[in-house]
Formats: sequence, structure tokens, C-alpha cells
Amino acid sequence: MTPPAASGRDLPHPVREEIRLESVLHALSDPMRLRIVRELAAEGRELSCSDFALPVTKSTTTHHFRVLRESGVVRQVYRGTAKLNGLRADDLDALFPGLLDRVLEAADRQAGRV
Amino acid sequence: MTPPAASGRDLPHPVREEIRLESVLHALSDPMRLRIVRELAAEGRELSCSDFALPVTKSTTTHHFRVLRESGVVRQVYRGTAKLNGLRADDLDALFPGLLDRVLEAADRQAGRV
DNA sequence: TGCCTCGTACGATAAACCTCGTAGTACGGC
DNA sequence: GCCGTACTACGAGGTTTATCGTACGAGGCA
Repeated sequence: MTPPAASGRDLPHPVREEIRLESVLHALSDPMRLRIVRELAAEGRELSCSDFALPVTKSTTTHHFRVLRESGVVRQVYRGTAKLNGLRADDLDALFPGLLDRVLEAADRQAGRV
Repeated sequence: MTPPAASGRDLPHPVREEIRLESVLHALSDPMRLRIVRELAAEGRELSCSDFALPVTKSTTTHHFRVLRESGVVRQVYRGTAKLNGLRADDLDALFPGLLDRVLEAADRQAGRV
């Protein structure tokens, strides 16, 4: 297992049991972060931070990714100079079945409603 | 319809179409407010603010109910000296099907996991 | 009328949050 | 070794937030 060690430093992630519902909801309650999560879910694969064309600076982007990581919504792994972000859909679904899907579905609906 | 006019002043509520997913998630991301919503859902009926034994002062309680009302999560109606709070489960379910239920279920699970 | 209860309004405080800019580190390629 | 790319760290500014305390208004009841 453990592919090619992903090269380099590790980032602190909460383990599955440490993920708190309140933190997840808070992480998803910011428009920028919800957008990130939606894109991640739509793409269905890991994306690097720079794949997102967000209307904020890089520092702010870093901040949002950190919130998402610390709340347990995404997993971040260094891969050379890039940092790949993946949705922790498996962990979230194990803890809170169906929650993520409903949020994504709700976001889609709302986006369509505008 | 409109029972006995509920006596007195009205409070500003967002209409169904104005309810924003981000606001709802934000409202639910506070432990005190999530607790209120869970109690409301468990009880299945309208409750007055004083029915909740929250570990905060009355002013703070008022504040949290206001956030819940302005985000569209609860509906508040005056009834004499009391103010009844009801979950807007119908509106939320119409906008974001299944979302509220999953959040409540997730909260139950998490409470049980502790 | 007067009082009690329920809830609001307002002000204050301390913490958290979103945003930015600048400076810095890690990695890969020339 | 040197440079560019990708991201981080730190600090700052301005807004929002959660909390409190005190003072006030509205409604029921004696």
C-alpha cells in the first residue's frame, strides 16, 4: 500500500472519529468553500489548489483549504510541488450517511434556482 | 386559516425562496443552535424559548433564535407573552430535500458516539 | 392598577473569521 | 547551482460572531 509516499511533509488531518458535525457544517457554510467542495465532487478526482480559479488571492485560498482540511472535509497530500486535494467522502459518509450528498444536491438545486 | 391571529407583532422571516443553503448550514454549525433544532425536531411541536434549558443567558438565547429565524430554519410566532418556535421542515425539505433529516440523523449519531 | 414573566434592544467585549500583502520554503527542471 | 512554480507563514485590517449585563416593552393575572 502507501503508493510512492507522496513525497515529503505531512499535513495534520483529523482522524475519522475526530470529525465533528458542527465543524463540517461550518466549513460548508462559506460560499467559497462550498464552491471548492462542489467542484471537487463534480470532478470526482483529486485536484491541486491551483486548479481552482477562485476570485480570491492565494493566501485566502490556502486559508479555505486549511479550514476544509482541519474540519475533515478534504484530505491534502503533497505531490511534488503541488498539493492534491481530495474529498473525504468515505469518512464523511461513514460518520454522517448521506449528508454530503444532500448538501451537494442542495447546492446544485440552489445554483439552478438562481 | 390563520388561527386566532397569534396576538400582536410579527417577526421578519425569509420567504421560502429566499432561504440560502449557506445561511442554513451556518445556522446549524453552532452547537447551541444545533441543540435547539434537535430538541425542536425531537419534540415535534412548537416550543417557547423558555422551554429550552440552555447554558447561556436570555440575551444569548434570543440571539440564537434570531439567527435561526433569519436563516429560515425556524418560524417564530408570538402567542401572548410567549414566543413559539417551530421548525420550518416543510420549507427546508422543499428546497433541500432530505438535508435537515440527514443533519439531525448525523447529530444523533454523533451524540451517541461520544 | 400593579406585578410577574417572557422576551427584546442596546451596548460592550473578546474571540473568530475572511481577506489581503509580503516574505519565505519545498520541489522540480534547466 | 539557479530559477520558477506551488504553496505556506505571519501579520494586519475590517467584519462578524457569541456572549454577557442592564434596561425596557408586551401580555397575562390578581
